[in-house]
Amino acid sequence: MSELRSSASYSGESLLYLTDEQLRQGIEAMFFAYRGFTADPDRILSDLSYGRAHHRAIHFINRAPGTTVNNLLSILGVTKQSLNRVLRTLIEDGLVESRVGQVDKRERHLHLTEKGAALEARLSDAQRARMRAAYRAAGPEAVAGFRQVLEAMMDTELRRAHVRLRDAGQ
Amino acid sequence: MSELRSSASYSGESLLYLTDEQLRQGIEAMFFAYRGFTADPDRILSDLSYGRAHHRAIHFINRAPGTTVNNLLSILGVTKQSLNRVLRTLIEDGLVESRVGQVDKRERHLHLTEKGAALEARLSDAQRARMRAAYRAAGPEAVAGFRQVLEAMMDTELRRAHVRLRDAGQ
DNA sequence: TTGGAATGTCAACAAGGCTGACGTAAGCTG
DNA sequence: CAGCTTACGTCAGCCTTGTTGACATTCCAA
Repeated sequence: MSELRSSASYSGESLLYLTDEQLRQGIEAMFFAYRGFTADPDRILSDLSYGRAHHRAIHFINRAPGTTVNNLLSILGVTKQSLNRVLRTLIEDGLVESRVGQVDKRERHLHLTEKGAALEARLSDAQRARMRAAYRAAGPEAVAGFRQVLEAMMDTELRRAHVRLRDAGQ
Repeated sequence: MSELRSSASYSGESLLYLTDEQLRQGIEAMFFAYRGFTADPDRILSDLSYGRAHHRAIHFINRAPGTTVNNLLSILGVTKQSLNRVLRTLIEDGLVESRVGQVDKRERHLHLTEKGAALEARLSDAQRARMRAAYRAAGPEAVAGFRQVLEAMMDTELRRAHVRLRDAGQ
C-alpha cells in the first residue's frame, strides 16, 4: 500500500510526461499557479473588505448580464444561501442591480451598476495583466496546450458551462 | 470606463491569443479547471471530515519528510495558527508525527505515519488519475505548454518553492 | 547572563462554505 | 380554479479555514 507505485505505462520514452513524478509536478504547479492567479484581485478586494466570492459573482454577472440567480448558482457551484449573502452586500453597496423578470416575474435578473462595472474592470485588468504576461512569456503554442489541458481537466458539466460562456463572449 | 477596452496589441494575427476575450476565456478555464482539479480529493476528504487544508499539509509533508512547521508555512502561504489547527488534528488522528528537532529543539519535524501515508496515496492516486487522463487527452506538446504557462503565472517566490520541490523529487 | 529573535501553541473572531426549514410570489397543469 | 411546482429570499445554526493577539519555550548574540 505504501511502497512505490508507478501507474503510468511505459510503452516507450515518449510517455515520460505521464510518470507519477511528472504528474505530481503538474499538480504542484497547478496549486502554486492558482495562488498567483488569484493574488492580484485578492489584494484589491481585501482593501474593500470583499472576498473571492464577491469577485466570482461580479465576474459572471458582467460576463452574462441579466443572468438569473439560479443560473449564477449553477455556474458558481454554491448554494443559494451562500450566494445570497454575497449578492445582498453587493446590492446594498450599489454594485449590482436585481431586476424582476419581465416575462417570468419570479426571476431576478442581475446587472452590474456603473460602480459595479468599474470594480469589475479593475479586478479584471489586474487578472488579465498577469495572464497576459504569462501568455507572452510562454508563447502561442504553449497557450494552446495550456487551454487544451485545462479543458480536459474539467468535469463535463463544467466544460459545458465554460463553452456556453465562451461562445456567448465571441 | 465601461466601454470596450482592448489592452492587447495587435502586431499581427499571431497575437490573437492575447486579446482581452482570449485572456478572459483563459481566466474562466482556470477557474473551472481548478474545480475539477480538487473535486476528487475533496470527495474522499469529506467522508473523513477533513478538508482541503488537510490535503495540502499531507501532500507537502509527504513530499518533504522531516520538514519544519515554518518551512511548511512558507510553502502553504497561510499563518502558523491556521496550519497548526490542521496539523493538530492530523497528529491526534495519528496521520502525522511531530518530532522535536535534535539540533534546534524549537523546531518540530513533520513525518507521515503509515496511516498518513496510506491516505496520502489514496488522495494522490485520485488526483493523479484525473491529471493523467487530462494529459493523455491533450498530448505531450500540450502538456509542455501547460506547464510553461503555469510556471509563468506563479509569483517568483512561489516559483522558487516549486522548483525546489521539483528538484528534490527528481 | 540577559534581552531579543525564532518557533510553535492557545484563544477568539470573521468569511464563506454547508444543511434544514420556511415564506412568498408566480407559473403551470389537471 | 385548486393545487403542485418553481424561483427566490431569509433565518438559524454548523463547519472549515483563514485572520490577529497573547504567550511559552528555546536559542543566540551582545
